[in-house]
Amino acid sequence: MSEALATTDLPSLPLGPISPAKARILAVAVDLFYERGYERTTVRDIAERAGILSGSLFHHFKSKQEILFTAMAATTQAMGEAAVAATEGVDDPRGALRALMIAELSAIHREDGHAAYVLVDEWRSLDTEHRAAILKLRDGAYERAWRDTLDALGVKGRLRNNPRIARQLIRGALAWSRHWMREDGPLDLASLADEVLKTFVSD
Amino acid sequence: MSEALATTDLPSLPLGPISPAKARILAVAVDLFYERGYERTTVRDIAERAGILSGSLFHHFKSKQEILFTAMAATTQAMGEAAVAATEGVDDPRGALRALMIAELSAIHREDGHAAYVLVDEWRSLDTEHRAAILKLRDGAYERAWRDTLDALGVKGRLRNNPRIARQLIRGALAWSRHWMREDGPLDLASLADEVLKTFVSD
DNA sequence: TTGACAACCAAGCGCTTGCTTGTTTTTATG
DNA sequence: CATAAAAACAAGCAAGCGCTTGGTTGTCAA
Repeated sequence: MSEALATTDLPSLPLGPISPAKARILAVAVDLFYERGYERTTVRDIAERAGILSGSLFHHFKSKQEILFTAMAATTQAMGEAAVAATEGVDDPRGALRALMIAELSAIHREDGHAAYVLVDEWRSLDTEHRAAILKLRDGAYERAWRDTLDALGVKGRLRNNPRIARQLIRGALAWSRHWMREDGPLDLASLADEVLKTFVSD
Repeated sequence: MSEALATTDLPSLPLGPISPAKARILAVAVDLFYERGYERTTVRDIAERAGILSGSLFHHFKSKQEILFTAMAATTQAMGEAAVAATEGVDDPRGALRALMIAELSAIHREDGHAAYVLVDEWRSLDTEHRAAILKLRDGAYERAWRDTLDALGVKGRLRNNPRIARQLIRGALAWSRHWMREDGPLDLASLADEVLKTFVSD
C-alpha cells in the first residue's frame, strides 16, 4: 500500500481534508492502478481490497475519476514538498540537482507505494480538466525547484544543454528507469543519479 | 492513419500475411489507441472508422487483443528494419548512433501515424504472452543495432556511461520527447539527436 | 454460368461496468 | 442513554462491452 496515502493525518489538499477511510481507499486504488491500470481496475476491485462494498466507495468519492484525481493531486503535492525539502540548505547547484534526482527516483521506486508511477503511467486516464489542475500544482513547487537548479547550473556554464532541454532529457531518462531498474540489481538510486549527473553536468 | 500499416503490400510477419483490409483496420485501430488508449477504444469505434460493422472485425482478427498485438508486431518489425537500414554503410559509431536516434525519433514523431507511440504507451495493455513475442522480435534487430553501436563507442572510450546504462538513459530521454516536443517548435528531430549526442558522447 | 470462398451485415447474447437508491449499522457527542 | 451524523450494506439499474451466430453480398477462377 502507498505509505504517503495510508498515513492518518495528511496535509489538507486544495480539495479538502483526507480522512483515514479516504486515505485507505486511495492507497489500495493506487496499488491497483499500478498493477492493472486505471481502466482495468473496477470499483469493485478497489472496494474489495479496502474491505467494503463497491457502493460504499461513493460515499467518499463522487466518481472513480475523482479517486484517480485525488490520488494524483496528493502525490504531486508530496513530491513537490519532497523536492523543496531536498534542495533546502544545499548551496551548490550540482548538489541540488543530485538531490532532486534522488528525490524523483525515490518517488518512482519506493517499495511501499507506486503513486509516482501511476502519476506518469495513468496520466492519459485523467480527464482534461483535472490534468490542468495537477499541472498547475506541479508547476508551483516541483518544476520550480528543477528550473531554478538547472538555470543556476546553466549560468555557470556547467550544463551541456540548454536548461529547458536538459530538464526534459533528464526527466525522461529518470522516468524510464521504472522499466529496467531492479531493486536487487547492481545499481542503486544514488548511483544512477551520479551516472546522469556526470553525463549532463560538465567539469 | 498510420502509413506503415496502410500500404497495401506489407512484408509478411511471423503471423502471416496482412491483407489490405487487415492493414486498414490496423491503421485506424492504432490511431484510436493513440487518441483514447486501448481500453477506452471499443471494437465498435474501430469498425466505424474502418467503414464496417463491429462484428465484421472478427472475420479478420479473432480478438481485440490480436489487433493490438498484430499492430505492435508490425511496428516492431518496421522499426527494426529502419534501424538496420539507418546504420548500414555508416562506419563511425558516432554517426551510427546519430542515425539510430533520428530513426527512433522519426518513428515516435511521424505525422502520419502513431504506431511507435502506441507501442510504448499501450505496452501494459498487451497480454503477457504477447509481450514476450514482441520483445523477442525487438531484440533480434532493433536492440541489436543499438547494442552494437553503443558497444563500439564504449570500447573507444567515448561514452560517459556504461553502454547498457547509456542505452536505457537515451531511450528514456528520447521516448519522453513525445510529451514535450512540438512539430512546430524550435527544435527539430536532428537537432534533438545532436543535443543528446553531445551529452552522452565525449570528444 | 457456376461453385467456392472471403467479406460483410443484422441482430443480439451474456456479462461487466460505474453508479444509484433505500435501508441499516456504527460512531461520536451532549 | 438519546440523538444525529457518518459509514457501510443490499440490491439492482441502465448502458456499454467483446464477441457470436446465421444469413447475404461480392469476387473471381474454372
